[in-house]
Amino acid sequence: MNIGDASKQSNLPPKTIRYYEDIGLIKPLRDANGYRSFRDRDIHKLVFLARSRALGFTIEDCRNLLALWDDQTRASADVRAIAKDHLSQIENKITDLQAIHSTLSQLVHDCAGDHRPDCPILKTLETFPKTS
Amino acid sequence: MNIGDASKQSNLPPKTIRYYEDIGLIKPLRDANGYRSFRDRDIHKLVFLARSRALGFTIEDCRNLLALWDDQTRASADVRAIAKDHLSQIENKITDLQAIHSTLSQLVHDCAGDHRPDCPILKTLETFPKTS
DNA sequence: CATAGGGATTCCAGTCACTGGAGGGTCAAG
DNA sequence: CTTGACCCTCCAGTGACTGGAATCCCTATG
Repeated sequence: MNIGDASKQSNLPPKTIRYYEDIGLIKPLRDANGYRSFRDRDIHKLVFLARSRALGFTIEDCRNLLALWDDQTRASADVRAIAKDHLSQIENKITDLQAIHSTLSQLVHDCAGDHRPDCPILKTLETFPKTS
Repeated sequence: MNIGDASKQSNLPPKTIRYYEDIGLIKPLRDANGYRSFRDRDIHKLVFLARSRALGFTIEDCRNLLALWDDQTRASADVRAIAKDHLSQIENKITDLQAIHSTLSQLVHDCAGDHRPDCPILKTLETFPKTS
């Protein structure tokens, strides 16, 4: 299977697939003409990567998850640890964003948003207290 | 005021301050010895930048906000538009993260996390339906 | 006066995860 | 035989810094 079809199967752009080969996540074979030749296993890995990335795992997370996936004797606890760690990062990010959201929506609410120059948003940006 | 003090006042690392000068956000004077010399106005801008970045505005947003801040005749509506746009981006990001969070926490919940190789997380990463 | 330290300067390279583009080779259809 | 779709590699750019090297400046101490 050529890269175009692999792209369709995995829903990843060809550029990204080449990049994943570059950094050693996949190792497709090569045809005589130099074209990459993707086996089922490669496609499977690409799908796996697309899913994992869509869930926000970093490339290094993906590398570890793929290694565990390849290892039939892995303990599910190892996978779970990576996922839990990622989960708590997501929770932190959501908390941060919610704090930002509440500050900013208050500002937007307070701002008349008319033609006059008076603007509480800018005023606050000058004096907003330190975020720890 | 030298860059070290400006760094303390604004809570931004010196590297970042130099970077902000590079990309034209601030224009500190120079002393005879070549050291940057920060006036109150520069410090004020740095504080403004630190606040805005902490609220997740991009550098380009900050550039626009600073220009409005400099412009005493600006309309508050212009500032409000930038802030509202940013706000809706934040809302989207929170929604995305919450969806990811719910998927992933279900997976973590389903996973025994023991020494056995059976792992629903990896299984799902192979087959998780497309994210639109 | 030599020197040691702390701080300042510039410039180059690296981060993360791609993405765009140039310049060229390959293949199947008409 | 040409067209157009596909494939290849390599280089550079993104955003917002960050790290490090090599060098310079200032102050204080022996």
